[in-house]
Amino acid sequence: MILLDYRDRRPIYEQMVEKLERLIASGALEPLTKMPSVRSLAMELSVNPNTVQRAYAQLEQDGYLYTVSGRGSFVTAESEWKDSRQSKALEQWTEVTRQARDSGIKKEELERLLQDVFVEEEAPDSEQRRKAGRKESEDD
Amino acid sequence: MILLDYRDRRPIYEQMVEKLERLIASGALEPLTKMPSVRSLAMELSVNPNTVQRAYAQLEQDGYLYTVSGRGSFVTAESEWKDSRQSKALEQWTEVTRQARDSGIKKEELERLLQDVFVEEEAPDSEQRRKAGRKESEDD
DNA sequence: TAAGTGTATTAACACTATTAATACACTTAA
DNA sequence: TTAAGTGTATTAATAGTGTTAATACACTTA
Repeated sequence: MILLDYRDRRPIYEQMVEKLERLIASGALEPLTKMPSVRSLAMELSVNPNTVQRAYAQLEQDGYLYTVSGRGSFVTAESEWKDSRQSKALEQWTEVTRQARDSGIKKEELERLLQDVFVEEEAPDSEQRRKAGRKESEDD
Repeated sequence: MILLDYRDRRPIYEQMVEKLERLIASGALEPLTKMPSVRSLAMELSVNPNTVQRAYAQLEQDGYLYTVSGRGSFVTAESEWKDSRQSKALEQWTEVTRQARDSGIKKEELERLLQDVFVEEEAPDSEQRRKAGRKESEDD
């Protein structure tokens, strides 16, 4: 399902969250899909079940999974996590924008830069990848 | 010159950087002002000289101070640090804006929010404080 | 040359994060 | 009912990192 990079200095559970999050956000793992059990994925990756559990807990926290005790963990529908993802993004954006303002950057400069960032969007974004059913950078 | 808050969980040197940075950015410490020596400030605050040294090194890294070995550390002119501060702010802003875009937030929403943030600016900002020679939230 | 300055190196220490070991609780199906 | 599969909670071992301290060095000036 995923591959761990042992040269990556980040903790295992964090790698797992990132990779699984991408799989879900990209649509590679469709809603209602049953995730591997913590033990089976732990076995597959040769890590402790608690490590998988921690990754799953984080993903659940972020709304990407839901869990039924005794049954397993499942992928949630996009509508479940899209809102909270955007809320967090907005909050962070506002804070950073205030910092930029306080450093003396002019509003007009940010307005110009904003246009540029949204022109980049011509490149395939997660939404387009999802609809096309494609995926990228997800190993194995 | 500054006061440490021992209830603050952050490391001492980090508190010092923050407080001194404000003093400098607000203009309370004018350019060319000689900073206290690492030993004297360490004595005054009852911390190790290396802790002060670390704070000074950070401030120098960020362009707020410059040092002449054997002579002391001095406050730099605003022009010295303003650019790098804005560069960092812009870089961070661009990254966060991309994240917001990728989460599906529309350009128009960010444009609206941008106006709001710059309306807040009616409150006194560091630039205005500096010109008025006032200060705030700097203890002792 | 002495006193004051910043700097480099090393180590002690504490703290936190990460992972593991283990036992518990729930669900399902035989 | 029970066994096997599931997630969960608790505790601990461990490693790693960050922070601070001790100390010696190097430079500047009077």
